[in-house]
Amino acid sequence: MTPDVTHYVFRPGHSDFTQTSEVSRLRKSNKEPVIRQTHPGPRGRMMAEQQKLPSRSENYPEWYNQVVLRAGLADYSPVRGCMVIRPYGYALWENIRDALDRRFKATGHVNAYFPLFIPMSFIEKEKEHVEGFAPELAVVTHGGGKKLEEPLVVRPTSETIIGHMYAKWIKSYRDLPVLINQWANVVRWELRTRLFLRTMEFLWQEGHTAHATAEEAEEEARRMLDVYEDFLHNEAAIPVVKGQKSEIEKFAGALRSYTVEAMMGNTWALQAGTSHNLGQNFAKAFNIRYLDRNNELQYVWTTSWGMSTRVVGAIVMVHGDDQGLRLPPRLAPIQVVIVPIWRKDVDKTPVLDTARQVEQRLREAGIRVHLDDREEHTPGYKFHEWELRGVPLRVEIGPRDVEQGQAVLARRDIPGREGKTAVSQESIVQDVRTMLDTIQQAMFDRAKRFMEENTHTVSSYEEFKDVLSTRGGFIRVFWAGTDEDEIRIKEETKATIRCYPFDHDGSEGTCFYTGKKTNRVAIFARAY
RNA sequence: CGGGGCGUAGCGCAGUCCGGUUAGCGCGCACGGUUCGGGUCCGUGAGGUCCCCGGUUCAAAUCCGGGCGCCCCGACCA
Repeated sequence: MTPDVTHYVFRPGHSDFTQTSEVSRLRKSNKEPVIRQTHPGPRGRMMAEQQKLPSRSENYPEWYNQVVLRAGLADYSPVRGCMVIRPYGYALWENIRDALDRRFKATGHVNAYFPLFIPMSFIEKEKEHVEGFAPELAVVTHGGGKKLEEPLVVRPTSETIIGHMYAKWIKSYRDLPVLINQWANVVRWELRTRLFLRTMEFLWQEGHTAHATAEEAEEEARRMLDVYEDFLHNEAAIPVVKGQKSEIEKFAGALRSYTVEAMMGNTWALQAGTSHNLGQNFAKAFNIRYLDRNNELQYVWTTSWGMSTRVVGAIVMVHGDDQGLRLPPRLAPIQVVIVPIWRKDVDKTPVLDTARQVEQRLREAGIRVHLDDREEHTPGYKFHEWELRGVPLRVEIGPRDVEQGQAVLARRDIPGREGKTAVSQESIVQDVRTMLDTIQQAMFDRAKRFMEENTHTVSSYEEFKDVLSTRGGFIRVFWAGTDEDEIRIKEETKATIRCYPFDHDGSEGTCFYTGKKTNRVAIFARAY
């Protein structure tokens, strides 16, 4: 629990947790049954029902939308396909950003910033690149009230403009390697959007490096993939399958693309991060050359790698349950919420005093804590609200606890009574710290088990289709098919090759589709 | 761009077929009280260009014509 991560301050009364227009908009359009009061009854129950999330099993996409909106992570913008990242969601992103940034710095990278606008002609310089991105470009044709001589594209990614600058900066082998990262927004004109997972504008980091040799570039691409894996495992508690993208799925303009694939709660795959060995494609397109030790001109070898706000969606879908969001302690904007409980007025002061003391001690210990001392809501209400928002640990302090010098810890990852333990106020700082670590680990273990349980092997296409439609998940198979085979499978089953996993031991088997002998293994899945 | 649906208070809806008091209900919001160990309860109150434009009519949320916007499903994708 590093103290330099963002602490989100929740302010009651601020409209940060009001019902958003989009919650209902989605309800409406999805024909969610709307619970209406048809008879006079206890309002508490009505409220409970009205505010209940759709369960994941009954409607996964709707569950996802509601969690994102109601947990206060994001809201829709007036522009179709865009979203507003709200303070709670942004605090989560800041923690993600910082955890990644630390790792980039530790591996020798520096940050810089390149412009949003890119000359149209730049995009056109690399053949595959332009083919890949042309359909999703936002193009600026007018500025200052006049038509531009050359249209500017809003960056969908920055290989081209960075390539242009690298050509200018790199002259000698002494200038290499160049290891630059940038934190930026990018725009891709998407037809179908989903909060965090696919919006027209999103935030990310894009690393761009240039090297003297092919080996070094390859090493860099693989190193950064390891960084992503490390981040996802240790910060986000998300297990992944590391591997190489197929020819069909690789980045437009790359020699090879690598990926970390995570399994969402509905067993679909999601690419959580990618790293590309760009070979000399961009070096040649932008003429990035240097003089080597022998005074000979050489093209550099470049890489690029990125992780985006999409990981927020991954966190929601990997860890969330029917009560809402569940955040891994290391990234949670609020790690601990204290809910004070009192019955009689005489209890209020001692309870609140104790709660404030505990709050202060936790904060001083570097734990991101929030005391929910709002008087307009009951403890039960607060329990539900903080569970929806995914706070990993709740501390309950009531009159009985004050009397006995204790507090009750309630784990978000274990619902109900089983997740509750009473601890002494004396040892609470250490107990909370230990508990947060335990939760972090438990969340990872749970997600890992889920991914393993939902990874299947098949030996025929019939079986493949059967498993995909009945059980879903990752399907791990020997694969000797062609690009055309891959496309056909996608058309027929919607499953794509997520990657050729690195963990395959190289043994030989029979391709489930072509029947040929091969030592290549592929993981197929439905993907976001 | 094809198929389906929707536009009435911040949100969810009723009312529209069959034109007619002051356009209603729930949630949320504000205020007061009450409650608080798993979504308290009671009272009071604020809040509306009924998507827009035009037409019919003594009278339009409601009927007619035109427009706009949004959502869902399908074709591209971090």
